[in-house]
Amino acid sequence: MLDRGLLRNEPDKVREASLNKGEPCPIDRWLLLDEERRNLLGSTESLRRRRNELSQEVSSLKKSGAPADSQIAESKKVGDSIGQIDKELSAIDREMAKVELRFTNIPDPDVPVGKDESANKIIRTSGVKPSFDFEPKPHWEILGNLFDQNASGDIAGANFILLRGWAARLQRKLINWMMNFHSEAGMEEIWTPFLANRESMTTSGQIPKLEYDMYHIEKDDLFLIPTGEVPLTNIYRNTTLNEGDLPVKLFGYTPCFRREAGSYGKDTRGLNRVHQFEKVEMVRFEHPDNSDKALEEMVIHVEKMLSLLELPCRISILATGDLSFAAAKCYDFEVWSAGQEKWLEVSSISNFRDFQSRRGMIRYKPAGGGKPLFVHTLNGSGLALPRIIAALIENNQTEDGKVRLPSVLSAKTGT
RNA sequence: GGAGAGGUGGCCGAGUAUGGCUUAAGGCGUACGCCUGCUAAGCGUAUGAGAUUCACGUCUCCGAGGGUUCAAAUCCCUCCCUCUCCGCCA
Repeated sequence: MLDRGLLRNEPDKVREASLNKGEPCPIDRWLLLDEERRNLLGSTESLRRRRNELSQEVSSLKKSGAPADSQIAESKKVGDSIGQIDKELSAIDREMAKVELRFTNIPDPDVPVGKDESANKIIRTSGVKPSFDFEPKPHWEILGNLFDQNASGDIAGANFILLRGWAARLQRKLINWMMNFHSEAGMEEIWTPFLANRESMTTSGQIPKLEYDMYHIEKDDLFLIPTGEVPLTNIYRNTTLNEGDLPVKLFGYTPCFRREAGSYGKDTRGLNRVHQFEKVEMVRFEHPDNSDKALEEMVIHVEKMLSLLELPCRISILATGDLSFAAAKCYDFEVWSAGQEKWLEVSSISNFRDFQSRRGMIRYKPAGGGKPLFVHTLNGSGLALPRIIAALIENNQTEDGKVRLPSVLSAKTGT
């Protein structure tokens, strides 16, 4: 959600942001509603004031036994007018709230402008792509039966993962390693619900835009979380923190559920694109002055993880057209996958500034006193499992179909 | 799923039977001041949020939403959440 002052005073900035991100921009409608609303508010407030005065008069007249008929009659008339105006006002309020959820966040000034991912800028590439004296295989061939698509298909359907034996254990080991890594960096470990309600989804920004990309349990109006960002961010919904509490750094493991409707076809082989995947997610609540620095810190942190996993990686800053609805700035991490010979996205790290906190009323009380202010929220994957597994397996394969894992995983050779 | 008890400002908590004298008492906490060898105590003052306005101010908010009334924290309806017990179940 954007600040009403911004919408009111700098509509061109909002238009430009929407244009660059390729999002609709109902600013003209909003401006109209806003003006109408303020007019009606003025009328209803002075009427209410009058009614309050009359109530006082009625009260004291009755106590002294005097008649209050004329006051009561006027108050009734005033009340009717209030009722009428309030009806209009609440219709406007409802529409404004709906319209406001449709404004995308404003990209940071240093975000490259461009209509899609082709305008993303690679910041740096690290690690060395492995070379082979044989033809490297894609992970689904190396894994063979350990990646049992017949079983997952029977259990749930296409594009679900079922791992067996060594592969299943590798996933568990990786989750463990990632969580220990964050823990040692001083973040608080969180275990969350994997379903979330409509308010939570609205706060983190999945609703309204992505509502139909999520699994929805109609009976209870609950959604399967598409990312751990949702429960972690909503921990402090409708909460006022103290300035001294900031920054709050959290992480948690969650499965992530995505319908991926309409995405069948390219890039869906193997572990690349699935309906349920595992992820360890980091979320930070930051003082507004510190969120830029925090974003860079998170980038370094994730880069460290990938280098320990010995995975060649490429970091890009996303162009406006590729930036998600709620984000102001985002870095993507891709790892090299030798068998498929392509880069796979394994982490995005974003600064949302006050976009989410405004939706969810996540604030902090300034130490020097004064009104509560909105925190900045950031989040980043650390990391998404299936593609990490794919890259690990492909990059470390041997000619006889085995896998030699990097030392941090201290694993025996597989398959 | 059934029965019961609750939800009031940062926290605790009064007010709900009998609607108006509560534009929510009191306490704790917090901040500042006084006092004081120091600290504590004591005394004093201040201290919720949102909307709107250039401002003074005004309006709104007692879980959420509706209703009754001249007037609702208080009466009525619907829903949500928490706690206790029962049932079912990993």
